[in-house]
Amino acid sequence: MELTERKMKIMQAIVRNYLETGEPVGSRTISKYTDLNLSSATIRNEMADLEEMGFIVQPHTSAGRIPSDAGYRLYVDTMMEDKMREVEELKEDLLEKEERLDHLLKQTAKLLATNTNYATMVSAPSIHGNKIKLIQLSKVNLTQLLVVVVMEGNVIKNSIINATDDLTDELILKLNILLNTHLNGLSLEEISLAMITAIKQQAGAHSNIVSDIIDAVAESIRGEEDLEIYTSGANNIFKYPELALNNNASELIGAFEEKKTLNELVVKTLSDETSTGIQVYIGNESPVDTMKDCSIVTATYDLGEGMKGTIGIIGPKRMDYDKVVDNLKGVMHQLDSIYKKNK
Amino acid sequence: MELTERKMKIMQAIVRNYLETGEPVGSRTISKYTDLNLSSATIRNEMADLEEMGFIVQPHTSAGRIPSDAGYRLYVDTMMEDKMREVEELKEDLLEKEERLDHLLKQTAKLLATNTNYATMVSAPSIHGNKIKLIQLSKVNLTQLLVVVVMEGNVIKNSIINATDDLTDELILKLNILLNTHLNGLSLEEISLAMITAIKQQAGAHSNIVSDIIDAVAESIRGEEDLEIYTSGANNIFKYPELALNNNASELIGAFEEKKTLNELVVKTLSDETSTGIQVYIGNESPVDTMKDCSIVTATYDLGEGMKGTIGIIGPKRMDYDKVVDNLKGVMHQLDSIYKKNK
DNA sequence: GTTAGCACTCGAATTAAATGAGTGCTAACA
DNA sequence: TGTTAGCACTCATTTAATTCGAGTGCTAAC
Repeated sequence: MELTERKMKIMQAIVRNYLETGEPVGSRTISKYTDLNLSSATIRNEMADLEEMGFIVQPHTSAGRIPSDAGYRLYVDTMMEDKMREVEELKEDLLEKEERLDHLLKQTAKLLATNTNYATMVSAPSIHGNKIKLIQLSKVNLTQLLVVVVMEGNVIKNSIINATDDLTDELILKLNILLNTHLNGLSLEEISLAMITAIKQQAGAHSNIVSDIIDAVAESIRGEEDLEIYTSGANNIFKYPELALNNNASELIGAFEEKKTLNELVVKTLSDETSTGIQVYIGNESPVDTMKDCSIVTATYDLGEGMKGTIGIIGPKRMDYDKVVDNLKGVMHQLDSIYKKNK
Repeated sequence: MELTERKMKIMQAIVRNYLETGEPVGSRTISKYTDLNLSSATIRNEMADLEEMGFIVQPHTSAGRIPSDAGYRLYVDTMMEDKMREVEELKEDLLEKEERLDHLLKQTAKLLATNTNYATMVSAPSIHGNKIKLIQLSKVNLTQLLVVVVMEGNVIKNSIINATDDLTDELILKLNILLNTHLNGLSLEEISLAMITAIKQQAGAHSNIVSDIIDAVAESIRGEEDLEIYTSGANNIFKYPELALNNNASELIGAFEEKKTLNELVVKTLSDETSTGIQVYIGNESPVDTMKDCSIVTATYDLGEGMKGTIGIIGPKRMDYDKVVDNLKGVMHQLDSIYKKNK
């Protein structure tokens, strides 16, 4: 069966209406809602067709229609409009703020949540493949050594290690120079075992502490790799009965708190990038099981220097895709410009 | 009216039973549940008395009784038993882990949540009044300076500042010495304006960057002062209908995500300490409005050196107080021993 | 002081009936 | 051939009426 122009219009009207109300939409409503000037009877015929094609379903025999997953997909792929609404506003809100990346991302999550009324998450950029800019050792006291690692993009990690030997100032100076000459400009993956042995050799009697330090460096780089994720508006899901009831609320909230699920989401998202950087997962398309009843819209941001992260918006399937996409675009744009400014 | 021994026993039985089932408890149940060997009729008379005294209430005329806030209070104050149950287990679970404080606290929250089935929060120790142990400046590049501050208790803070002047190695060395000689061993509150002026004077031409650095130090110390709070098990509240229904779930979850409310809770808790370090807030006693329908049990831990923080467990009024208090004691004990080990 | 017995209360669960939004189909119309 | 009015039918939801039973308070007897 062919998807005529008219069918498209009706379909669009159904989706739009359902997004607004959350109620199954009937033929009479559409008959008035559109400018097609068709009677409800005609609409009914068309709707029967659309149902046969799999774009809409009836929750039960004598109810109106609601979009199926395929229906939402159709809408998202071919019927959404770029309105670029909120974007200007957004700009004002966020732009001036924070040079600290973590604060900025936290703010981003919050802003998106209040703006869209959905749950949001922002993953800190993975620094996978990111290079070491500076290693700085300092003596805290006779046996404790502070190790600070600065990475490209000014991501700072630190840890404290306990030394077995006594720490002299000369030793620390020597180690500082040793480590920096060897490791600066390298990413974690580029540090080979051979390199480490070489460094140890040069450290001579202090090879012990060198391995400890390198371990600490590796650990602090890899450390937060997994679950540095900021969330906001998790309780927005209570605004949508279809998510809040059936006690999947508990699961969802759990996912948001645990962050393990979210991390999974980030990983899967980063792996299937699109040209626009924006992906839409509807219902069963969801990369994670917990969110099979939701829709997820994600955007991948790229601050350069390998610093890529994911912004995600999680809501009911009847989410306002237009608005969400607009907002994401706006935020992406801003992150871009902030980044460029800092550069 | 006098609170006889028998009334106490009956009261205890009522509370215990209600904690378990969450259903109003009737006279017949008590008649069997206790070893008092009294008929339901007698119990009924006693219950009428207890109701008159305000310790129990009837949700409606022909229902069993449930404890009032005052009833819970009576129970907590005079009828709870120290069983020291889970504590051994706990020890195994937590002890070996993490020397990093933030990880440790996060784990603590998680452990308590899974152990008790309530929502938990752990505030990072306020480092109010905590002393600077070490300030370390390092050159990141020609115009960027890394400032690392290590506080007593090995709390590490860092930030990056942009310098207006070019940074030479000598300058940094000089500033390092200058700042450390002046500021080491001081808390934020002890740094006076006079001191800052003095330092600036000695820095001569570079007084600009000195203020920037001191600002950064102050900022990084104060920075997280507010809301470094770890939570876990927020979704446990779904296990208790009295919290999950009436849509206060949304509010509660919001509080847990926002952390602002939790922070308020921490502040208020720290201010009214008890001898045991453990406080119990029942229903309306709650320091924060959002949790008027909950009970909150908090413990204040003290790692010495001014590092005090709060552990809180939030659940329904019919929470298992005994178990919660036991768990808290266990955890406190462990934090203590871990701390002593590190010292 | 304790207990058996009984009438009474009232929320919760069950059943029955009424409502109404929406459909599919048919037949008439342009 | 496409559109539409009309009508019978379906079925979730709402409302009302009933039943059920756990639990109480009170009285009278032990």
